[in-house]
Amino acid sequence: MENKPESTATNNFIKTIIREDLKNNKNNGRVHTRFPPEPNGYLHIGHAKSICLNFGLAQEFNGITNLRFDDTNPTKEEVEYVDSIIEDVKWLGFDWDDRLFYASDYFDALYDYAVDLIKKGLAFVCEQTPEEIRLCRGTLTEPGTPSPYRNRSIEENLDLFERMKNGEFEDGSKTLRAKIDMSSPNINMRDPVVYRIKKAHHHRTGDKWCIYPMYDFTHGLSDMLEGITHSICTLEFEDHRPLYDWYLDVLETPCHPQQIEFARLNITYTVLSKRKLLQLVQEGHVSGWDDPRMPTISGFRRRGYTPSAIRDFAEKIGVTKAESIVEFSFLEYCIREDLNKTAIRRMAVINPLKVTIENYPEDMKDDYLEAVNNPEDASSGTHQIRFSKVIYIEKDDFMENPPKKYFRLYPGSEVRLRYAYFITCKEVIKDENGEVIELICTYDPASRGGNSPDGRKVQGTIHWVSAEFGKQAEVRLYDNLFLEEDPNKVPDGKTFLDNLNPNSLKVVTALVEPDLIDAKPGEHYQFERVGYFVADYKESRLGKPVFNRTVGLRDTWSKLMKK
RNA sequence: UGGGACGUCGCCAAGUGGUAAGGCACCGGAUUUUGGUUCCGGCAUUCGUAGGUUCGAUCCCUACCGUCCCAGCCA
Repeated sequence: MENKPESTATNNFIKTIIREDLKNNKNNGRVHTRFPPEPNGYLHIGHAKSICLNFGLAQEFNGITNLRFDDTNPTKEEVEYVDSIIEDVKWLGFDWDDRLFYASDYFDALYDYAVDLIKKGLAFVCEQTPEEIRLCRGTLTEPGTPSPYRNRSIEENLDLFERMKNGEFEDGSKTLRAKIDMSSPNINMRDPVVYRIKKAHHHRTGDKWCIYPMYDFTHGLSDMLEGITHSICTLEFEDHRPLYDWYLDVLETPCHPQQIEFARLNITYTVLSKRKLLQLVQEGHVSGWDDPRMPTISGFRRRGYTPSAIRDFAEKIGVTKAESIVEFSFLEYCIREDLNKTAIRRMAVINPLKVTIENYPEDMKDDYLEAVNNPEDASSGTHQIRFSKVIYIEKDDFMENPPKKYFRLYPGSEVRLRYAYFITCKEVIKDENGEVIELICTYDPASRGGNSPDGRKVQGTIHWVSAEFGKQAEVRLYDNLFLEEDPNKVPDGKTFLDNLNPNSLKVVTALVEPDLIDAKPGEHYQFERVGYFVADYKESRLGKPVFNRTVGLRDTWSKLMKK
């Protein structure tokens, strides 16, 4: 057995359980997990935590993981979601080999198990209406009352259940219910529904079935059928574990997977409920499930997050049973850490201010300067940037009346243009509204490349793009979708939608280095001193790029200014 | 007020009877042609509260407080 260094292998309570199981040779030393999404929406970052957990655990303990769609409710599930889920899990970097399953694969087996339940006298066909069932279930403090159909004969139940399957009854008119304990303090044990009638078209089984099994019945048996050893789910299923166990126990199945619950992920400034995400999509508050502001895996992908950053995040936040809210900035830290090492650097001016260098020769040609592609990665090489008499700099990099410690350009100050020359601000030109529209500067030809032979120092280095050779590109500046740390915390009469950030997307035309015009969709860049950007997978085209801001660079200066 | 769970630094999180890891954030300082990166240093006498057991408790016991989940023919 390998000893992983403590630094990379963090511990958690599930690993402790698995190690103990392995020590006792439980399951003959096998570790077999599964990721069981319901295809009723796109996967989000909370699912990513679960995916990394399930696949990661198997990897660490020499096991395997199945991908299984929990598709027992045909009225909510669609193939579009199946396809997106497969794509997203793959993109995250996980592989299930040939073990792609669907709970619907087991409908025949499940039906047989239900018949067994009836034969054992442990299930009955109930004819109560949904309302009657609810009324008879009791409350949190009062026991329920048994269904009047509870004591039908096994023969009658068998007959009725078969006729349910054959489509003889209307939706909602009958159910198959387990016969457990109507006075259990655990409401899940009060004769739960096992099968319901739904004359609905299923995305895989078509019209073969008009009865569909419920989650509790399906899940444990599916786990068992696949030989799952550790069935990991979220905390809200803790109350269901007795029922999970009950089905497997009374049906005397050949194996009995262990359900283990962990706390689901919460992140500040975002919602992670499929219902709410669906609402954002359907009501058009975002452009779709993969809108770069969405906390979906496909949204993060378009935003420019990488699989490794998301996996790293999942590892770093850990796994516990304590509910917690992770700061969104923690995720940002993870993507910056990744992109810092890998992203190619380029200069781009997001908010341009014209600068004319008055002493730069009109007829200067081919003034190529060398710039490194990534200071963190020598193997990425260098590229050439062409200088010109008129350039653009960032508006933020000039102030007419600067505060103390402002290192950038102001009247009379000298700064370095990255990889180019020292320039000094000589004159400020304003429009009729007093807005600064142009700067007249001089440059020091001796400082070519960014250093002056006389050893003169400048405090600031700013980025620039040539007016003559730079290109225009659409840049989408994204910000949090919600203004509140907890978007769900709202006054009476308001909803989480009232916390939507009206400025979560700002589209600008930026000036970028010429080679960026042919950025390939999905390519990551650091726009120096600005942030990390990705050429949009969906809408960026060669020759007409669209860049999405993944995350800004850490900005100590603006933080200082806010104080 | 039935049942199930959880409470360790601003945020995440190890530790589970021998006297509080780590990461993020934050605060200093160094390096820097990105006010980026990197580096170095600081950052819980205290583990929801109160009792008890013990030579010794975050870890065991009791009570209390707080938070979350459960009354879908959803998952």
